[in-house]
This record gives sequence, C-alpha cells and structure tokens, in this order.
Amino acid sequence: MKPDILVICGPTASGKTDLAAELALRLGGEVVSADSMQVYRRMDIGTAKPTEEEKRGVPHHMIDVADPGENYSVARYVQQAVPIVDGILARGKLPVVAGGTGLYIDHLVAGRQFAPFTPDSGLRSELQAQAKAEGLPALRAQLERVDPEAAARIHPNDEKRTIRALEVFLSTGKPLSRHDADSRALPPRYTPLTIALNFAQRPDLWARIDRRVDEMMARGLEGEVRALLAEGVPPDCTAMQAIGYKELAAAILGGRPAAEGAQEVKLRSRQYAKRQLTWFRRNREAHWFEWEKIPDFSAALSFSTELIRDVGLQ
RNA sequence: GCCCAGGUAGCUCAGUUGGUAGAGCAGUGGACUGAAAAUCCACGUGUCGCUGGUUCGAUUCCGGCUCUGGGCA
Repeated sequence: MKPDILVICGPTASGKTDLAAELALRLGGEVVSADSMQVYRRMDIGTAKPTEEEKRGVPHHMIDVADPGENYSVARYVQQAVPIVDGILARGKLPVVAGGTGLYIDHLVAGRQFAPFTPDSGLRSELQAQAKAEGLPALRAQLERVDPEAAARIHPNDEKRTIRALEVFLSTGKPLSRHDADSRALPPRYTPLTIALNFAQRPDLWARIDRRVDEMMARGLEGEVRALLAEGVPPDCTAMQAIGYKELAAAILGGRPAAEGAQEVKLRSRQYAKRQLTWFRRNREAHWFEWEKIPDFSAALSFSTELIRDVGLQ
C-alpha cells in the first residue's frame, strides 16, 4: 500500500520540529502537530512550540486549539485532526504529522474508534472517590465481574485504566474489551511513512534536553507558569501536568527557587523521553534515523527524501 | 599536631552479635484504545577506603595508613 502521509516522531528534543518544517517546505506539505500539550494556548515556551521562524512559512495545525483549563483528550484530537489531514490531502498537499505523543499519532492514523459516549466527569470522580474510600481492589473486583477480559489485561495497580474501563461499561453497557476488539477490526485511516528520530547515545539526548530546559528558563518559562496560575488555571488540570509546568508550579507554590524546579524538569524530561522511545520502538514500520552527538539536519534530509522517493510518497 | 564522626551499588544511606550485603533515588527494559508530558509493571555483585593481625573464615573485631567532614590547638 502506497503511503499517503509522512509521520515524524521521536523523543522530546530529538529535532522533530525542525525536520518536519524543513521537509514540508521542500515537499509542499503542511505540518500537523501530534503533541498533547502544544494544543494548549499560552503554553508556548515549556511545550517548545515552533516559533514563526521555525515554521519556515509552512502552515502548522493542531497547535493552540484549546485553553489550558479545558480537558483535552485523544478523542478530541482525532476529531479535530482528521478533517485537517483530509483537507491537506484534498488540496493535493502532503500532511506531515509530527510530534511526540505516540497515542495521538497512532489513533490518528489507525482509524480506531472510541467508545460512543462523552466522558462524564461526575462518574469519573465518583469512581475515584470510591477507589479512595474502598480501595482499588474493590473497583478491580467490580471490573472483573463486568469485563473480565479488560481486567486480565489491566494491571491491578493501574488505577487510571481500571477506572476508565469501568467508566466505559457503566456509560455504554458494553465492555471496553469489546469496544477495543471491534475498533481493531476497522481498516487504518491512513498509510504512513514513519521516520523516527533519536540519538545513538542516550547521554547525548540528555545533554540536549538539559540545554533546552536551560534555554526555556532563559526565555521566561517561570513567567509563563506564573501567568497561567494568575489567570486561574487549576494546578491539577491536565495542562498543568505538562513537564516544565508541573515542576515550576510546585516550586512557585511551595516557595522554592525556580532553579530547583528546573532541575526536576530536566530529570522528568529524561524519563519521559525514555517512555516515548518505548512507545515508538514498538512500531516495526518506523525508519529510524540516529544522530551522532548532535543533530545533522542535512544528513537527515537526504535520508528522508531518499525514503520518500523510494516509497513514492511524492 | 591532637580529639571526634565517617569512608558500603552512579547518589543518599541501612546492615552483617564474624559465614562476602540491602533500601530509596537514579538508570535500563516493558506495557499502553476518550487524563498519555499521564498511568502502570519488571530488573539490585558492589575490590563493603588501603594494609597488616586475630580467626577455619573479616566488610564486620584489633593495629597502622589514607581520605572526607566537624571540633580543639
């Protein structure tokens, strides 16, 4: 099957943004961000959104599409991003999906469907309260009764997934495992050519992350976080779970120096990058390009354009 | 120079009444279907500072040396 979209993925600070913009510019494409935190407005520095200069005149979509206080989700992402990708294709251009949120990328391209209901925040907090009062094993026992298949797959300590599975059953009357099975049977929405970026040596990635966090601090990340808190964004909302915001908010609220928070941001970013790599490595179709020491974009460009030519993407 | 407290896993430390050692953090690998920058799982051999002595056996007891804190000169 001939690919119809280009996907650029990789861990944080691996150079996705630059490569995506450059490729889109050369191939007459448009960038569609696949990043769960760049969707939020007024969170620019800490989410490393591309600047106008970095966008190189190429249209970038799925950035600044929600307010920080809103509860964004994969489902909403797919709902918004699919018409955009389709629109780009309809105009005869190449969609370049670029980002570090593997879940978002996978759902966008795979065409999976979500359980047909709007999450009821009341039900969710009810279940959370129940977990707190009666303990997670109680919820787990409940899940084993209504959806033994999901219970077998979800680890007993995984509260979020246990609650989610119960939520689906209680709202739709259909077990989550059934939804998943049905969804897996659907044909994929797009056929991607996937390029994954990484550093050959882990410490080189760390060095790049550290430098980037220092740059974020120099550009005023602390002020950005203070502004969000001042406008009343709840410190426990989804947007404030973003690395960089969470740690600085905690430092600010706890009266600790921002520099201390910045150190935590570096650590948490490294750990996040490792999780991203685990996700992307699972995709056997991805073509990996690894940097030696520092990014060499001209090498990445020839690697990419060759691949694109070989598969007839353009 | 003297006195005191220490030198044990990358870091912070626990421990062995003498039978070669274990936690947290870090790190590595993995999972992931409406919170995903979230959530969860698995993985612990290191000259127990060096060197003599006692002992069947010392990281553990004794001596010397060395290094790091703190105190007194």
